[in-house]
Formats: sequence, C-alpha cells, structure tokens
Amino acid sequence: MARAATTSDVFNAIAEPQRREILVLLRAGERPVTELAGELGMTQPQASKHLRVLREVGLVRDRKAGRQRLYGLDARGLRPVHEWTGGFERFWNESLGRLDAYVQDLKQTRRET
Amino acid sequence: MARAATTSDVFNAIAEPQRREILVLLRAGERPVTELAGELGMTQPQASKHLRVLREVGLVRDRKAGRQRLYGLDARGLRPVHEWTGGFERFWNESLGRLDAYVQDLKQTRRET
DNA sequence: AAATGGTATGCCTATATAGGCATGCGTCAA
DNA sequence: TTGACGCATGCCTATATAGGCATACCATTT
Repeated sequence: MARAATTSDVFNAIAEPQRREILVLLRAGERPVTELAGELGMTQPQASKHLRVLREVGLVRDRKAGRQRLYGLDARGLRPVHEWTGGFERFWNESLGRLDAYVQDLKQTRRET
Repeated sequence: MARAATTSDVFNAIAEPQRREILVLLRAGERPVTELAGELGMTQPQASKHLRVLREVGLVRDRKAGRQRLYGLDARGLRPVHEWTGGFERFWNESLGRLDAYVQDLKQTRRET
C-alpha cells in the first residue's frame, strides 16, 4: 500500500512543503492561482493541484471573482494538528535529563507489574 | 516525482496515523517493539519499520536493554510543527465573519497597489 | 460571436512508500 | 554450544502522489 490519500487528512496535506508555503502566503489574504504560482516559483497547474488538495481537506476556500478564482485561508483545520503536537509540549520542555529519569521511572513501574 | 522522503522531515513522519499512535503510546514511557506492535494491532516488522522512520527524523531514540530494544520518545522535533501551526492561531480564533472582512480588506489594499 | 485571460484537468512517468512474509542476527538462558 | 526470543531487514506488490505538458473550460471584453 502507499501512504494514505492526502485528501481527507490534514496531516498529509501539510506534509508537502509547497502546500505549507501556500498556506503561509494566504495568511496575507486571498490570492488568485497565478499569483500564488508566481510567488512560489511553480507552474500554474502545480499550484492548482496543490490548492485542490488543500481545498479538499478544508484548509482553503475558493471564491469566484469575475474571471479569476480567489483562494482564501480557512485555518480551522490546523487547530487539531496544533493541539495534537501540543500534547507533547511537556516532553520537549523538560530537560533531556529529567525526561530520561521520568522514562526510567515509568519503565520500572511497568516492569514490576 | 513522489512525495518527499518521510525521513528527514518530521511533517511527513507524523503524516502516518500509526506513527502518531506510536508516539502517543511512548508518552507513557519506553517500550519494546513487540509491545508497541501488540497494542497497536500491527505486525512486529511493521512496527519496526515505523519506528525506524521515527528514529531517522529524531522523534524517537532507542536503547538496547538486554535482549530487547527499548524505544523512547524525543518530542523535541514536534516543537517546530507546533509552532508552525501556531502561526495560524489567530485565524482560527477569529470568527469566520471577521476573518472574511479582514481578508477582504487585505485584498483591496493589494489590488490597489 | 470571437478572441483572450485565468484555471482546472487529463495523461504519462518516476518514485517513495506501506504491507505481508520469510529470514538473518545478536543476546540471554539452559 | 544449542535453543529460543526479540528485532531489523530484504524482497515483492499495489498504490498514491508530484511534475511536466497540452488542452479543455468558463467568464469577460471587444
């Protein structure tokens, strides 16, 4: 099997560097495809494809504006990722030494069971 | 081209659901491969492979303990992900309405340039 | 209606997995 | 030393991209 489909999974969608860059650019406001492609140095089809993935996972919304299509950020989907990683915060805050001690302790406890 | 290699990129490493589950389990302390595989309902080779990826991106450390090899969490690599998503916090905190207004505004400004 | 600008898609290729299995290896116990 | 146990790997397959190109689509402007 290959990796899970990027669509339907925000974690996979943001695994692509260029897609992350697109999201960053969109923080400044809506933009048409061509402009995004230009700023990121990618072809228009490339940009459209990445935007499609982002749209399918809900990180981006599109709106027709005359002849162009403006893409806008909808970052709500990033919240779960932020919260998931946040669940590990105490682990990177503790010094590695204390972390080791902590782990050792748990290991002991578990082994004794 | 295929997606970038999972190794050398934390974002890709945690794009895999099972790898995320492994990390969660490791919050409780070090564990041998077999135990992880058992709790997650995957085969031992599968677990070893996922652990290898996690080790290569630095999210996990391994330590030989007699006949077994204990894997432990090293969440420091998750911090960048947490911070990156954190950069979008104000966007999911604002009501969608205000977000729209904000974006509209920026768009106007940009168009006028 | 015809021409043009702005996008979305289809098609083809190379590549990187994720799984399933069998098996090689190193370590500890008898 | 011989087994048994715990893991790591190698090999093979099916699948999902990411890129590059050409092109079909749609709305707007002459």
